[in-house]
Amino acid sequence: MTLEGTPNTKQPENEWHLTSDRPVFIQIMEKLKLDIVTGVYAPGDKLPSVRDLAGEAAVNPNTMQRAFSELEREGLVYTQRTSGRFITEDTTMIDQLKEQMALDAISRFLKSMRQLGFSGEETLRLLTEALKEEKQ
Amino acid sequence: MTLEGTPNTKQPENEWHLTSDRPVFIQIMEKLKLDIVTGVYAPGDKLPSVRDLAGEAAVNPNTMQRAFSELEREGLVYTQRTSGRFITEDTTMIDQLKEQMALDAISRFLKSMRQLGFSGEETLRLLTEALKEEKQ
DNA sequence: ATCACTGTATTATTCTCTTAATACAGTGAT
DNA sequence: ATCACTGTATTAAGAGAATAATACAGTGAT
Repeated sequence: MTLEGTPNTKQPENEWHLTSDRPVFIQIMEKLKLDIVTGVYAPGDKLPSVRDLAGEAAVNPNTMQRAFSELEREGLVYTQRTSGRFITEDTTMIDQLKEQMALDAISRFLKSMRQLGFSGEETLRLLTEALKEEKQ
Repeated sequence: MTLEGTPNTKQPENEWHLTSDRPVFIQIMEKLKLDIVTGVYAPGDKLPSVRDLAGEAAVNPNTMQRAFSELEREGLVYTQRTSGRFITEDTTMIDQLKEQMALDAISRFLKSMRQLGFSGEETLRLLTEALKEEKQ
């Protein structure tokens, strides 16, 4: 058989992990925001084109376009009509976004645990335990 | 005017908090699971009817029915065809679910924080700080 | 037997997201 | 000027979720 053994068509490492349980354009926005606040894209960087990114994410260009439009509405990227899209150079905004995302994660977590009936102290203890577990 | 002043039609305190960003039947399942693991509904309890709960949640009966069906598929509730639905009496299953939900919350949290670039130790420190902040 | 209550099933309609296939206008290098 | 590249806009189609309006069958109290 011709297709036995190690596949020769190596996928271009799709890191998008898109699922169908939430709107795709939202998931794309989240991924891009993460890439911005973690420095994968630096302030002022040119982003790949809509078509390129859509291809990489295996998504319709319209969907990628929508994600971009929303990000632009939030001020994280700006457009030069015919030359491309760029990451904002407002580093303060980026730092604030990162802090906000961390605070949101923390408060979502505390809310979840409290809904389950765990106090702040218990939650802290459980998290500490989980981290210890990991190290083994 | 007849409708001035304090509204006389007091809403029955809707605790469902349903949003449109995710399928409603999923959110209903989450809410019911929470009510089960936290003892709002005890093992063996009879649940309100599909129509009643649908009314309370301001949702179509079909949607509530779907949420129930899924919960039943997972074994958390069982049906007596014409007399109603009941919470499972398998307390082990309920306890396991609660533990699993806590572990999931913890691992989601750690994943989020690590994606933002925070180590386990940093995350622990930030959570501790957040809890201190709250007490004031 | 009647009646009100259960869960369940069916059909049609609406809405949002997604895909698809194009088209257009501006830019910059050749 | 030409050509490949940008973002953008439009129209059509499909899938999934949700609503709406019914209908049916079994149960249990009256």
